[in-house]
Amino acid sequence: MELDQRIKHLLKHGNLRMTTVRKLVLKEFLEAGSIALSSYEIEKKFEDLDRITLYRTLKTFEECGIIHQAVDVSGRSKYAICSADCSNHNHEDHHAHFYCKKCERTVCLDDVKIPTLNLPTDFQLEDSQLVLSGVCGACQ
Amino acid sequence: MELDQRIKHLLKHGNLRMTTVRKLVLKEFLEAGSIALSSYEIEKKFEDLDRITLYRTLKTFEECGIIHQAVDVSGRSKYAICSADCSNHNHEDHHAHFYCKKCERTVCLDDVKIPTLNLPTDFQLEDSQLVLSGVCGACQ
DNA sequence: TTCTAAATGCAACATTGTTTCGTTTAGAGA
DNA sequence: TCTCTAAACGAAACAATGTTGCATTTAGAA
Repeated sequence: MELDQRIKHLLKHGNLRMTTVRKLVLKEFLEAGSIALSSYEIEKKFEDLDRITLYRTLKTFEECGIIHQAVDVSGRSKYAICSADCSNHNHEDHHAHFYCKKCERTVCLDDVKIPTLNLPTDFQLEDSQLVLSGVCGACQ
Repeated sequence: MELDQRIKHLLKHGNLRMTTVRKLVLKEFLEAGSIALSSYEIEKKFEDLDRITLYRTLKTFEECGIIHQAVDVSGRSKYAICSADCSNHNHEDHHAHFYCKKCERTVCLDDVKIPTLNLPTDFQLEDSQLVLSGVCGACQ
């Protein structure tokens, strides 16, 4: 599907209005693919993009199952486009993320699923995040 | 071993001076055991403990292998006392952490080791962090 | 006891994110 | 196509978390 079509489809599916900012931001995520983006990275790409609006856009996208958050070792949060299985308030992308200490990029390892582990019985598990870090292929 | 003895031993082992702040903070971690503490939690426990000094103390302890950082889903970082195997700049506690969404506590799951996973060959793995979240036993 | 490098405490700053509120705009309905 | 309203936006102010620079204090070696 063409980019503009995918953008339209995703926003419609999430019951979101087609605003300039949303189209702009969503395009970035679609183009980034499995690379997770921080708010700052998106912000500096578009000079006249309001910081606050951007934060709200990210939050909205996350709630609609369009993007998912990847906990970053550095503390700042990054986001990447979801797989098709995600929907409103129901993220299905239980894959690991890799953080490269050199280029500071976070990528989704879509094929590395988080294994199920035996927890002590009194813990009720809801989510799990696995962050691997080291040096990525491009930086070696 | 008694608490004061352990504090002395740990600081000596890390080549750190026995200062008031360090003894105070280390005592907190030893008493907390597998429960990870945030900077804020420690800060509010001691009214006249300087925020900046505390941050520096935490950093120093981490570098010396006395405490380790547990990436928190909420973004703020928490720390917990290391197992005996850790040493300067060489943390050996590759266990998962559990974050309770109700009480907002993070605990070390010392028995839940992070499994080794097959990464694409061009990734050079150095660290891994596994954060499980849900509701802990005490909150159910 | 003296002395110095290490540790502390304060001020100022940086980053990341939220809240409030007035203004603009998407898009549903006439 | 035009009107209208709820949704989205933009600006200011604030909050949480953490860092840097620098002058002062202190642990502990000599």
